[in-house]
Amino acid sequence: MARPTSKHPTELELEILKVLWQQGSLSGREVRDTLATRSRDLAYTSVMTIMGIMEDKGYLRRKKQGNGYIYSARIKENSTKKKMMSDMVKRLFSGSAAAAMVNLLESSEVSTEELKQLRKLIQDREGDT
Amino acid sequence: MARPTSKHPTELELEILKVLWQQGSLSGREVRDTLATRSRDLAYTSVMTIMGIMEDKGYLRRKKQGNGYIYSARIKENSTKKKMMSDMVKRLFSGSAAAAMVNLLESSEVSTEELKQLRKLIQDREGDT
DNA sequence: TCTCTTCTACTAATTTATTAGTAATTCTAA
DNA sequence: TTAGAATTACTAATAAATTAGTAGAAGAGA
Repeated sequence: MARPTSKHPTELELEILKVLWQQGSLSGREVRDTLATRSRDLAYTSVMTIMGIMEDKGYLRRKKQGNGYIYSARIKENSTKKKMMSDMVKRLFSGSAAAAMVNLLESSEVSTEELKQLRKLIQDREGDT
Repeated sequence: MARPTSKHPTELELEILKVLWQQGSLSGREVRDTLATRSRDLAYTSVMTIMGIMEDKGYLRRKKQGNGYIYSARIKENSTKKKMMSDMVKRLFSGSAAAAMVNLLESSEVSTEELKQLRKLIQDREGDT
């Protein structure tokens, strides 16, 4: 047992998922071409190799269409991101989401407008309980 | 160029860093024993292999002490965590820290007390600019 | 001093992640 | 219908990450 497979989508897997989350169902060729434009210019077969692995992992689903297949995400964008964030928070901040948020605030790439919205969100949540 | 080395400390590397951030300088044996208690029961040589790699990567420093060496972190806890968070935010939320914070809030593992502190923090920050 | 322990340095093995080529199959257009 | 294009399945290769064993050096105690 040398290396367990990653608990979450890997770097490239995430790139592919992002394409499919945005575009819905695409052929392998279309995924490759989209990736080529926005992030990585890989050979068609490289992308297909990863997509095959992703299907095995349950990240993707494929349906026969015409000659080939079309692919779509099998895992949800929001829940995937939540799981990834939650894992990060656990690993970096012993599970304290508040500590993570403080870290994000310190990095200060948050606009005044966003700060206002966040404050509102937090106030609503405070009122909740 | 099959796999580039990770931009950030890997899973196990982070575990080791966390030990050293907390305890300061430790021998390899002490690191191994601490890890064994809190997360992973690895062979001494396994831990040392990783620590050797970490030294190469510039994550650790070692000083001769008596027979062996003592190790300490060469990278700072806070800046490491910030880099890791920032990368995650870039990959998951196109760089929007606010979006990441909304995600964390939705996962709702934040206590009322923490919410209050966060609101304060945000208000201070709003006043800043 | 000689053995025993401990540590380091080196080697090894395995699996994932990443990248891509080749063969075979299946459409499509001339 | 037959050559060419595209698609899939399979094979391959490499580096990183993870786990650990062995040999050798060095110090500690009997």
